[in-house]
Formats: sequence, C-alpha cells, structure tokens
Amino acid sequence: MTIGKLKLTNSLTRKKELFEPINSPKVGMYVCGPTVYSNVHLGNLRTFISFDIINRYLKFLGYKVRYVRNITDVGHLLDNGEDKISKKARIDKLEPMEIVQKFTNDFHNVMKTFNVLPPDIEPSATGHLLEQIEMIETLLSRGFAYQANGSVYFDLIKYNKLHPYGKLSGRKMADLINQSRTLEGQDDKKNPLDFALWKKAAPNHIMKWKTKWSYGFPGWHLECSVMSTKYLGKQFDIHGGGLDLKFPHHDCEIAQCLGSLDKEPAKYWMHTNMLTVNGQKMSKSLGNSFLPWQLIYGNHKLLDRGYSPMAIRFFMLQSHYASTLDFSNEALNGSLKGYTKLANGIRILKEMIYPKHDALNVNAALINQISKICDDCHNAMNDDFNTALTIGHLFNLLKKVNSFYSKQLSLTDINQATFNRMKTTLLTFTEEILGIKPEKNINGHNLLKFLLEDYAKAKATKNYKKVDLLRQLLAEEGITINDMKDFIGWAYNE
RNA sequence: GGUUCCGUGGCCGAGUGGUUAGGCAGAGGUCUGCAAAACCUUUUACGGCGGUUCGAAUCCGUUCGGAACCUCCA
Repeated sequence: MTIGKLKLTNSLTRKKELFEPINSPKVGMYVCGPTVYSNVHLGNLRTFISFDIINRYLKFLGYKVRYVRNITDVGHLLDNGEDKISKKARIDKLEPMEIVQKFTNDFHNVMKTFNVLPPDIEPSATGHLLEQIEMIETLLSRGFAYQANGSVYFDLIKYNKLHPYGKLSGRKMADLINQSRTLEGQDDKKNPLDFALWKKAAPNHIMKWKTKWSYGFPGWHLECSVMSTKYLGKQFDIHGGGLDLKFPHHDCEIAQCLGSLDKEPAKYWMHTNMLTVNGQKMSKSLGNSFLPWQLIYGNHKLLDRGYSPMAIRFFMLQSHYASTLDFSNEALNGSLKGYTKLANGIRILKEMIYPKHDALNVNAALINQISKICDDCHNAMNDDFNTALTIGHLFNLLKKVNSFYSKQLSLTDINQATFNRMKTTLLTFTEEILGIKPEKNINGHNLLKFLLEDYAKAKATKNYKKVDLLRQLLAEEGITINDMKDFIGWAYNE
C-alpha cells in the first residue's frame, strides 16, 4: 500500500494526529459561520473554502459527514454593548431580520459563486433561543453561572477550579486576570473575564426576547455550544473556524460544554489562518479588506484587474490552510495563469480517449511514474489537507497529459489501466476534491469545428492573411488556436 | 507585557534531517510562415550567528525582523 491514512493538525494538542472518527464512518463537523451584519469579505471566504475542501475530502474518503455551519444573527456585541445587527438595523432603518436576510443572501451567493458546497445543516442563533435558554439554566443550576441585574454571566473563576480555562489558546487564568481590559457596562460581573450568557437589553434595543431574567438576548459564544450539541451530539469529531476565533470564542465554547455537559465538545479542533494584505491581516476595521465581488470585477483601487472566481479559489488553494496567505496583484496573476493552464488541460483530458492498439511498446518506467504521481496526490491530501502540495502533483500529472496530447508521448506507451487512473485522478482531484470547475463553456462546438477546418485549409494553402484573421477573431472570443504537429488545437485564453 | 506563530530563489508558495515541490516571471532549445500552446533543459534559495550530527532549509540555543490573539473579527 503506497497510500497512507489521513492526518490532521489538532489545535487542541498542537500535533498532527491520525484522524479516527468517534463513530466511523460517521463524521460530525461544526464550523463557525459568519455574523450577517455586513458582506463577507475575502478573508472570510478563505476560511469557508478551506473547510469546503475538508468537507469534500472527508466525503471523498467515504465518510458520512454531517457538516454544520451556523449563521450568527444575534448576540455579537460592540464595545458599547450594542448588538452589531441591531446597530445596522437602526442606522439603515430596517428590521433586524431584513439585515440578516440581506447579508445571508449575499453570503450564499458568494459561496455558490466560488463553488463552496452548502453545509448539511445551517442553523441560526435566533432559531435556537429555547435551547440556549435551557443551557443557561443548566449552567445556573450547576453553579457555573450567576444572575446580575437581569443578565446571566459565566463564572470563570468557579469553572477554572474544575477545568482549566484557556487550554485551547494556551492561556492561563492568572495571566488573563492581570491583563483584562475594562469594558463599558460590565459592572455587573464578578470578574471582568466572565462572559455573558444572557444580556439584559437596553430600552432602545430592538432585538430582545422575554425570559425570567429579563427582556434580553443571548451571548455570542452560547449559540455554537448549543447548536453543535443539538445536531452533532455532546461529542463530535471536528470543530473548525478562523484562527481569530480561537480565543476567546472557542475557549468559551469549551467552558460552556464542559460546564453543562461534562464532555469535551470536539475531538479535533482546526483553525484556518488569515489572509493578509502587505503582510497585515485583512479585516474590516483596518480598511484593507476586499469584497469578493470587487475582486471578481476588479473595481478596487488596489487591483490591476478582475479575476475569475475559480482563479481566486485556485490562488487560495495554492497555500496551506494553516499558513497565512499574502494577497497581491502579482501573486494573483501568477495563479490566474496557472489556473488557465490547468483548465485547458482538464478540457483536453475530458476528450482524450485511450486508443485501440496492440500494446507492444509498454513503457514500464512511464507507467510507474504516472502511478506514483497519482499516489502522491492522495498522500498530499492525507497530509493535513495539503492542497498546495496536491496542486504541485496535479501539475506533474498535467505534464503527462499535455505530452500525450501533443504526441510527445504516445498513449500506446501506457496500458489502459494507467490511462484510466491518470484520467480519474486528475479529474476527481481537480473538480470533486479541490472544487475547481470549468468556468468557460464554448457554445457552438460545430461552428468552432467548422472554423478550425477552414483555418487548416487556409494554412495548407498558405493563405496567411486568412490564417491571421481567423486567429484574431477567435482570440476575441476567448479562444487561442494552437497549430499542433499534425492537427489544429485550441485553448481558452486567460 | 502574556499567548501563539512565521522568516525559503525576482514574485507567490510546499517541504521539517540526506534524494526535483509546484505555479508565475527570466534564459536556452524542440516545433512554427510568424506566433501561440505544449514539452525539454536551465539561472537565482532556505534572515544572522553559534551548536548537535557523517550530514541541517529541516533539530537545539541565541539574535534580528515580521505577524496574529489577549476588544468584535473567518
């Protein structure tokens, strides 16, 4: 066996571990989704593309994955205690649910545009208020929470006596207490580190629900604990999110789950790294973030041009999810060219058929080489979903395909089984696992065929004026004509 | 200050003890009416210093530089 087993980096242990699901072949995966008070930006997109790959690859390996990705539609507070969605609703004079719907729609459009598969369940915080209230009650009854002025807070000092708080991010309570910052409206807390489970709403607050504690709303961390538990059980396999959620959000989730259920919620924690611009994290507050649409259409002052969604997806997959990825025109241009090369190769490969022949010239070395590259692709994905390395191997395979196409290598040198494996591997990894799908489709294949025949005739009669004209006309339609040794080929332009 | 991480060739970006990552760009070649595409060959490399080792980009120490988190963030 030359193909190994799946390993992934577990943020909880900081080690690369063999992936062993709790109830194989079932796999439960929870990923923190967006807060829908504005458009998702490119950095958010990177995270969701990364988990899309993980979802796709786990399914490819035959696991029965239940992928849950939430929509946060309440509970994210600003420094002054106002809810992000409430604030946007107040400014735009809209119902909070109109804000939520608008940006949820945008989020879904972006996901679809970038070929991100939808999750199996996409729960929202406001749809799970009863469950959240129940968890608060459990925490209160177990003594890990306390009421103060209509709000309920998680008692971290008490919790920390039983379970170390901050183990995911490597923080210690003593250090945290020394460094905590005083925020507005936190006078009710026993300890500044305690976080809200339920927050009493100010009179002008629009999003609020009646409970025995107050008219109020749930704290942000609570929804993820509640919804992951509800749909995946007390313990599930993978919990993911952006690196910036590791602390405090994910440490708080662990505290809520352990505090109410006595179980570690997730076996493996996975964190995706940040997209950077000139070495700095892309974020809304720094003003260096791009919207996906701006990148597609090229309408941003930092952009030289627009890039197609698949070129952008390819760009992101050329790095590992746990590394930062720096964003620049130069890097994007490089990826665009690489992507175009891959897309053209895929088109050629789809039309390539193994010829009928007497297999006399079988080249064992070539067969071994091709099968090794196919193994390499699997092993690269098995190594913590290393898409960058996988793409490297796919290009090695692509070279073979192109060599067969241009007849620099002959298909009669390999047997049918090798041909089939080469074809299946390249197509499956590119389209199913990496989710890179063809963007351009030529309508009017017959017309193209006719023009290429005409072109060939013009060439044969050395009518170069016509030859050049046909080349130019087709170039304007996005097609490059390639004169091959004994036939006329074509490819997509960038 | 605490926690975590990074520094690879012109650009992006894998690799973690010995053997070509890959893409883009550059050079040469095959092919070509000229091109283009493709393929082949090829230049530029592991921040500095010290250590471990037969051997280090990879391990250890140190130093310089950069980033993220500690406030909402994917």
